[in-house]
Amino acid sequence: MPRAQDVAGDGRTRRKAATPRARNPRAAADGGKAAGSKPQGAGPARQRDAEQTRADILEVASREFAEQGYAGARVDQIAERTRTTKRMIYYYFGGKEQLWIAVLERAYAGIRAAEQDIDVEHLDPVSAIRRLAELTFDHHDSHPDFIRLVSIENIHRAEHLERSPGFASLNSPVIDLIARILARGRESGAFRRQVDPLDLHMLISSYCVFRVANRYTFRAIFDRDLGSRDRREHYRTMLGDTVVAYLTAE
Amino acid sequence: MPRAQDVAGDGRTRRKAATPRARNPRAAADGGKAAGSKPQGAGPARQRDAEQTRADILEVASREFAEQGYAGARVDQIAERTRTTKRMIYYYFGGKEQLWIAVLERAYAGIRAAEQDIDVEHLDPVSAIRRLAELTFDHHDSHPDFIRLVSIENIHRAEHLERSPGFASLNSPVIDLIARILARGRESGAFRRQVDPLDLHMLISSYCVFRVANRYTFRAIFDRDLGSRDRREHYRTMLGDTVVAYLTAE
DNA sequence: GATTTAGTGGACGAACTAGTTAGTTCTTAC
DNA sequence: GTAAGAACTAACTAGTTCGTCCACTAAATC
Repeated sequence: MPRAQDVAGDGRTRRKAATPRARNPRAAADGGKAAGSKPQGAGPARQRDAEQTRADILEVASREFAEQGYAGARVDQIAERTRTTKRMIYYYFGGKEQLWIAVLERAYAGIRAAEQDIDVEHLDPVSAIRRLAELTFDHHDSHPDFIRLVSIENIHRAEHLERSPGFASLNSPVIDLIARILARGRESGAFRRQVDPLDLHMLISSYCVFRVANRYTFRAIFDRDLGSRDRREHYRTMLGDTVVAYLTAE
Repeated sequence: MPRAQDVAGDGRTRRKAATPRARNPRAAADGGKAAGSKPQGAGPARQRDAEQTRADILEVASREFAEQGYAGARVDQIAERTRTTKRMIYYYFGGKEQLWIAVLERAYAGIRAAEQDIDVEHLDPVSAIRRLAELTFDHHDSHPDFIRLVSIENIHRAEHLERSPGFASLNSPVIDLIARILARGRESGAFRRQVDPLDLHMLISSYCVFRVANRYTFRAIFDRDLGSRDRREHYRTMLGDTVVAYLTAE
């Protein structure tokens, strides 16, 4: 029972709350995402917008889950930071667990979209694979929350991802891209090793993910900040060197 | 207020509970660790043993935290799986957070101890670094709970590790070992690249950690089990190949 | 303009959870 | 043998947390 004040029947406070509440719809909603998701020119901004409310909840929930973990995140806290109420979370998502799944799906959809934009086929195999590694590096570097969500889901042994339909089937386009680069490289004689595309993807991912995900314990133990701006370029080059060395070695 | 039964003053139940409780001290305690931590020949097994109780709690707590995460783990659950009660957790550790720190410290002490046993100095630089990578690989492979604890602590941005004194100072012996191997390799001309020992350690760790920590989401998305016995040797060799290729490449 | 339906708000409650209280029993030092 | 203190226990408490109830309003439909 928080805020005895509000419950005590304080007329002024209550009336203020009951009033249509200085509706400032988008204000708290899209913090940063800016306009774009909805055709805003079409009439006066709606007071009720299911899609917008849903998106708002997802956005806030993503931050909160990434920050606190699944068990650590609080539904009340998420609701409070939304422009709507807790009731809406249950209305749109059903519960904490389904909200978490929706957050995961959104996060993976984001990375899939980014993968679509990769264009390295015009480069020679060695440059292409290095460029691909660097793009992966950059994406992970600028999306630490995604990495955190993945880490959290791994603690839960991916039970939610596994239960959610349509994940495995949606095979990532990068794997095909890597396969094509590797084939070209072998043909040209640049890559002297027979490598499985998925294994190479794992090699690249492990490096990029570790640098972001294990940054904190690494720093606590070895006193080195893997995420420092100064060393960013160094680690990016090192990744490219490693991948190229592995593929071109005897 | 659970178990109205017990509270209702059911004489039989209560008397049974009050009885010294078929003392079977070690039974629930060291599940698997077997004998070793205490000189068992010295007199009849004690009914009270502070060190043993403490160790028992730590053992159970480690499993529970690794399984559920920090926020997800329940003090009551930990207590229940111990041969003692919840009060003892607070008696010995002070609280959930301090228990977590103790669990972390114990886990890191374990890996430090393992690092002490590494002996590869008699090998030539290339073989030595490959062997070191393989030993790291094996250790991570057989201690998934340690990896989980580290992942969890990273979600919390290592705030506990940072607060716990005497972590950074205890510089890991592997780094020195790697430094010596790299120096030898450069002298002999086998390693043509100037590499920072800590960076190489990161390269090896990232691969080993990812394979264990991200196994679940990787499987859910790409339908490949990184932890499968069949592929273990393959991934171990691949790590060695990668590290050696990186160091020996132009 | 009336009716229906999608969307919303806020308070409530049952179950849970970290931590505590008040007391008992075993061990050891003398 | 016994007193002091360490080791231990069951039951309890205060506060939290997920989820729901019910009354209500804006928008869509007729």
